[in-house]
Amino acid sequence: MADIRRTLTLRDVSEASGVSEMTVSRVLRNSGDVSPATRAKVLAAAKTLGYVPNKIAGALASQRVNLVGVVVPSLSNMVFPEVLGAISSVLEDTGLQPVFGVTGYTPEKEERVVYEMLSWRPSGLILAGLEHDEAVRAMLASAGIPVVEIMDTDGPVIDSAVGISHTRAGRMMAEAIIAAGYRRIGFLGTRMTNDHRARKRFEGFSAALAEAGIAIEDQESYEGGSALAKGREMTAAILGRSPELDFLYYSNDMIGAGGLLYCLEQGIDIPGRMGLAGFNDVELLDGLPMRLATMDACRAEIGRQAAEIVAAKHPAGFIGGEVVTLTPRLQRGDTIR
Amino acid sequence: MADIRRTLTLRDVSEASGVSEMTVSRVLRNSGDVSPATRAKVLAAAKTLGYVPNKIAGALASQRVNLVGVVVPSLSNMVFPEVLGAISSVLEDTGLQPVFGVTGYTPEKEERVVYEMLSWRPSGLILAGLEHDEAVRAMLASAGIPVVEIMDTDGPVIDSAVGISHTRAGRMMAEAIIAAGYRRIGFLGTRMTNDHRARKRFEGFSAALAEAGIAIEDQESYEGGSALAKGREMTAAILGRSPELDFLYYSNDMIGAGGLLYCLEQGIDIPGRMGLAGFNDVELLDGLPMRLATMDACRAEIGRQAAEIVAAKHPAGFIGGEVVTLTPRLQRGDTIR
DNA sequence: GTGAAAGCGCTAACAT
DNA sequence: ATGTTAGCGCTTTCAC
Repeated sequence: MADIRRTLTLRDVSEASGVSEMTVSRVLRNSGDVSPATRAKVLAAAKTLGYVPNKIAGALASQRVNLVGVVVPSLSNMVFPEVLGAISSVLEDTGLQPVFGVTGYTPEKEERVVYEMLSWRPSGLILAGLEHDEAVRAMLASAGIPVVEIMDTDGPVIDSAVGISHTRAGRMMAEAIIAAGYRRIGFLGTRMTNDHRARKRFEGFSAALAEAGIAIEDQESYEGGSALAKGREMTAAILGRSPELDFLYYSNDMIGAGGLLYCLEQGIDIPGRMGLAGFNDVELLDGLPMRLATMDACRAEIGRQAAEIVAAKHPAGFIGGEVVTLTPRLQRGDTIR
Repeated sequence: MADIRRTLTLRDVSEASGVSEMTVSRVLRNSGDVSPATRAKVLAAAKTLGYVPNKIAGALASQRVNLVGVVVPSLSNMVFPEVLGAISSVLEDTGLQPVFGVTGYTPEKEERVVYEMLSWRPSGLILAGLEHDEAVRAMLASAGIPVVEIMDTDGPVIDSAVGISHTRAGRMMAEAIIAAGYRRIGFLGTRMTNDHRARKRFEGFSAALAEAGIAIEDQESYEGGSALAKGREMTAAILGRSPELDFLYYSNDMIGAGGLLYCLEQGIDIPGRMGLAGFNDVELLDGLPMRLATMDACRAEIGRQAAEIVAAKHPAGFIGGEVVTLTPRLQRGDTIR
C-alpha cells in the first residue's frame, strides 16, 4: 500500500487527545481559557503527532495574516540587507513576519512582486523608493493596508514614508567640498536609469555646485560587475582624461573604495592634491587604508521606523500617513582636507 | 459614514461582469475553455475594479501553494544573497515563489522559522547547512515536501542536498599551501560555535597539514564587526605574536582582504615572505591591489541546482533524495607563490 | 462553454 | 471551561 501522505489537521489532534477541535485550536493559539489539564493533553497529542497548524486555513478564517511584505531592488547591494535586518528585528517581537521580494530595479518586476504579495493579503507593505508605475500605486492605494515607502522622501508619497532627501544629501556633499576649497570636480556613478536615489543625489550635488558657479567637469558611469574593480577602472579613466580634477564624488562607497585604492597606489596625495567621497557609510570603509569621506544613509534607522509604522497601525481604520525625513550625516573621514 | 474597506472578491468581479464566479475564476487562472467574449468582459471588469485574487482562499481550496521556503543564516554575509539570487532566477519561470527566512546562525530561530514556513504549506524548502535540531529534522522529514539542504554535503542528509565538502575544501587548500613550500601556518577565522562550514574547513585543513607533519602554529578568531577591519586587526595581532609564520589561512575572503591590505601596508613581501588565502571567491577580490588566493564555493551553482530539484519534484509521490557534491575550485590568485 | 454545489482547515460568534 | 455552527473566498467536481 502506498503511504498516502496527508498533512495533519486539527481534527487529528482532536481525535488523538479526545478534545474538541475548537478547544485544540484555542490551546494552540493560547487564546481563551483552557484548563491546565486539557491544555497538557492537547499539547502532548500535537507534539507526538508532529502537528503543524495550517496558516492558510487560519488566515482565511480569521481574515488576519501576520505577514509584512518588504520589496527592495536588490540584495547584492549591501545596503538593503542592512535595512531588512533592522525591519526583521523590530517585527520579531510583534508577531509579524517579513516576506522579502526583489525587483532587480525593474518596474515590471516590481509590479509582479507587489501583485503577488498583495494576493497573500499581508498586514502591511514596505517598499523601497517613491517611483512606481501607476498600476503599482493604484494597487497599493486601494489595498487597505499600511504602505511605507522607504529610503527616499523627495516626492509624492502613497501612504507613509521614512527616508532621507537624496537631493539634500547631494547638496550637503557639494557644500562640504566647496567649503574645503576643492573646485575641479568629477562625478562617478551608476548609469542612473532606474536608480532614482543616485540620480537625485547627483541632481542635488550639481545644483549646489552650480549655485556656487562650479560645473562638474567630467563624469564616468558603469553598470554591473565588481563595484570595487569598476571604481578603480573608472578612476583611472577619468583621471587619464581630466588630470586637472581635484575632487571625485562617487555615487556609492564601493566604487569610492576602489577609487581610493587606485589613487593611493598611484601615490596621489589624498586629501591634499585630491579629495574623494562616496555615499552610504558601509561597514567596509572601516578596514580601508584611509577612511573615505561618505554620508550615512540612516539605513538601520529607516528600517526600524518603517517596521514600527507597519506594526503600530491597525488593520482597519487607519487613514493618514506619516512622512519621516531623517538627516544624513556627513562623515569627513580622511579624504576631504 | 466610515469608508468600510472590504477587499474585493470574485463575487464582485462576477457581478460587475455578469458572469458566474466560476467562469471568472477560470478566466483569471487561464484554466478551462472560456469564450473570447466572456473572457474579455471578465478581464475588463477585474481591471477596472482593481481586483487582486486572494491566494489564501485559492491555496486552501486547491491545496496548492506556489511558495518555496528558503532558510539562510544571514543576509549580511554577501554569500547568501548570491545563492538567493540564483534560486530566484531559476524559480522565476516555474511559477514558484521563494520566501526567505533568516536564522542568525541560531538553532532556536531556525526552528521557529522552519515551523513558521511549514505552517504555510510551501511546495518545498531549501535550507542552508546540514546541522539541525532534532525537532527541525522531524518536522522536515514528515512535511511531505521536497527538502534541499544546501552549501554543505559533509554529513547525513534529510532529503536532498547540493553543496561542496568543506572538509575537502580545507584539505585542498592545505595541500596547495604545502606544495607551494609554506610550512609555518597560522589560521584566522570566526569563532566557529555555529558556523559549521567554517569549522569543517578548519578541520579538513588541519587534518591535511597534520598528515604532512605540520601543525597550525597560531590562531586568531573574531566575532561581529567589520570583517575587513577585523582582518587587519587579527593579522596585526597574530604577526605580532608569531612573526615566524609564513602563511595565513583566513576562513573567509573579507578578513583575508583586510589581512592582505595590512600586509601590503607593512611592506611584507607577498607571496614570497608570506602567503595568504581566503575562502568564497567574493566579487570584491577583483578590486584589491593584489588578487587574494581563495576557493570558489560554487554559490550560484548551488542555488541553481537546489531550485531545480525543488521545481522538478512533484507535490506527491516523491521519495528519494539526491545529493549533489560540487567541487570547489582553487583560485591561486597572486598570494600563493 | 458555463454554472451550481460542496468543501478545503481553520476560527468567530454564539451556545452551554 | 468546552462545544456547536457557520462561513472565510476560492477551486474541484459534476451537471448542463
